[in-house]
Amino acid sequence: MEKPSIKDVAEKAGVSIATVSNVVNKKGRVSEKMIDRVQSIISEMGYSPNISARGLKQQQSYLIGVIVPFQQQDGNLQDNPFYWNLVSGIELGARNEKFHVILSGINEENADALDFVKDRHLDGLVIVGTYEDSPITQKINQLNIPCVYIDSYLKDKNCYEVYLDDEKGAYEGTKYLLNHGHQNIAVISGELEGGVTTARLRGHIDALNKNGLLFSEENHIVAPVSIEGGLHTANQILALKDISAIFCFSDVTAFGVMKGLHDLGVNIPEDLSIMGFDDLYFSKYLSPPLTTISQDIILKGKTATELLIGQIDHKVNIERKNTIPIKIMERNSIKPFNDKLI
Amino acid sequence: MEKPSIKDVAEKAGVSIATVSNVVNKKGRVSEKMIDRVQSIISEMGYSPNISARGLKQQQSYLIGVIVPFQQQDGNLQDNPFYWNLVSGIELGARNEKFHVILSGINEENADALDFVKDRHLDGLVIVGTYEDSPITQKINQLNIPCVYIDSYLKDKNCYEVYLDDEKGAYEGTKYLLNHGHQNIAVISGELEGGVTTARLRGHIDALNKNGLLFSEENHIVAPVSIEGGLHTANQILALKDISAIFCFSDVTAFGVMKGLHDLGVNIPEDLSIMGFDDLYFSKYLSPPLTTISQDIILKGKTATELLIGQIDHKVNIERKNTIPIKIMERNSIKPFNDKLI
DNA sequence: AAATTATTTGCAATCGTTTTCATTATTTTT
DNA sequence: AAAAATAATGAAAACGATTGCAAATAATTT
Repeated sequence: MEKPSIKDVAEKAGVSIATVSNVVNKKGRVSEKMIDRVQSIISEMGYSPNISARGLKQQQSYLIGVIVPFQQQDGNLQDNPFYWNLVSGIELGARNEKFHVILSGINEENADALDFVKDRHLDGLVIVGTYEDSPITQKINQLNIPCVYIDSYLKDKNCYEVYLDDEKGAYEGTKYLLNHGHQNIAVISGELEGGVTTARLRGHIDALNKNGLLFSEENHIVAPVSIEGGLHTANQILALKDISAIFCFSDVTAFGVMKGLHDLGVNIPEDLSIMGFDDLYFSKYLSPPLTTISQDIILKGKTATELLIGQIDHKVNIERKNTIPIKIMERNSIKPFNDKLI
Repeated sequence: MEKPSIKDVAEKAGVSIATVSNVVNKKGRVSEKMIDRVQSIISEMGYSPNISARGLKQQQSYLIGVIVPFQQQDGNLQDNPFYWNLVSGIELGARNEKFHVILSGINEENADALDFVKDRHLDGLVIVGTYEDSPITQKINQLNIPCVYIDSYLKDKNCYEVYLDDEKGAYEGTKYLLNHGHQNIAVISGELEGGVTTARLRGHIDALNKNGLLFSEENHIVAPVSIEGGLHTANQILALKDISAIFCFSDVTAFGVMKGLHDLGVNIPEDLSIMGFDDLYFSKYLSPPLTTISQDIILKGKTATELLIGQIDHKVNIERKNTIPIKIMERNSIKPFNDKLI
């Protein structure tokens, strides 16, 4: 039994397809009687509109695209559990508004894969973790459709963005370390090309300066944002003299650092204190449980979708830049230094 | 500048739209000269077909749905990094075949959310981790469209499935423990409702029996598949007498078990050996690195998409049941017991 | 009751493709 | 060189909705 079309419904109800369409979309003027009659036939036949046809006519799809970085390493995808929650949040937000989500992994090289956005008439895009002038950003600008960027720190004041309060997070994290007597802090960050790292570094330096201290590049290690990345810094960290604490700008890196240090016989937090950033699922189960800056990833995703759908529906007064608050998750990877207690 | 339609291309090339269509789809008979001419105008104008229009005509959407379990706990989504890779694999497989993926989280209670499958005329569905007679399965059966189930172990011999070789994995894992002298093994598994757990248990028991040993329910602990789930079994494990090894049917649980045991002062693998299952991203970075049964999650996702698209395209001779091979990742969480070496 | 107005309903064009089949152009055969 | 066979192209009809506007019907006013 084929799925009935609007024509089938119209015939059975003895009315025109225009009327059925009006009933379905609650548009135009249709009498109560007619609405009831058509409505009951619709549910009897199990009719629902063909979205391809509607999309063709209306040039809209009620579909939003989610573009996530999609890095391949030796033929395998890079595993970043962070994104799963984000996408879940986006999906949740979309579903509440009768939109659906098309997922598209993409990388810097094949920005052409974005052509599907036009072909499918996507209504909007959520883009995760790109940066100013990246090939992806450029391609997306040409598309000229509603967009919301997550964690991208673009300079364009008009584009919609949602990001964590990275600067404040790093500021508070650093302050927390300072309050626990740590004056000499190593920083492990990702590459500076992304705005996220820059913002976190700014917050860190600011906190240092406000407390009469100077940031020293010598204590700054740049490493890939991954467990391996952290792991490989262990020796460099030990070579740093006088540091009493490490501020890892991501939990995934902190995981690696802790593992590397542990294998070298360093005790945490007795020998060295560690602060993380992100509060991933496993962070509270590390040994010791990692003190870190937490963010509500689901909220981040949901907020992005709301902003996007707001744009699509031409709502006014939507904030262009949205910040998700941070919170320090105090656990056991930091111990007071030099008897200088809180 | 609007996106050009096939008509625009046809006009500029001075040919009919039928010809352009034939060129685009490599159908019908078109002369070489014509192909070149049209092709170059297509790329000059940046034409690509409108998928809604094509879908309307062909009664296809070139869209596949991915249904993943979506469990909320205290208002938050359950975090299972496992799915991210799976979805990535599915997306990758789909993209290679000009399909796109619509993501839909769903839980047992709101199976009605599946109505979008009809409305969007999805061409097929990949369903992850459901089970026989679940509300989701029932709803999906009514939909009557091509489906592929992942990790679901349905009884229906006609439905398409892809799963890990769970039974063999558990068999080999157990044999490995046995070969290392462990005769008394505790098992931590998830609930038995899902076929995955049952299959793994079967493999385990089989290996035991083949070696003249009996499975004892006393050594079997059922716990939620999560870090917490594993963590909370630590005390129960210590209460078990005479065991020398633990076989965790998932790495995420093993993570929790290791953490719980570590906090109780148990040394791994000196006091107790541990075998995991899944080989998650972090498993090789645990302390000690976890010996576990690995699966190629991306391959699993890709295979599912291939099966699905095969069905959609009415290919024949597609295997109904597909098994992804396992491999033991030998690391350092298991040590020989009783001097009975390999 | 006729004229006016308000309310319902339906006609038909349109969106951008694919696809069948007729037509025209080209080549081959006689 | 005409006839037959083959190859290349195009005209037009779908596919299933939405929508502006005309037509029909009902309600109101004169």
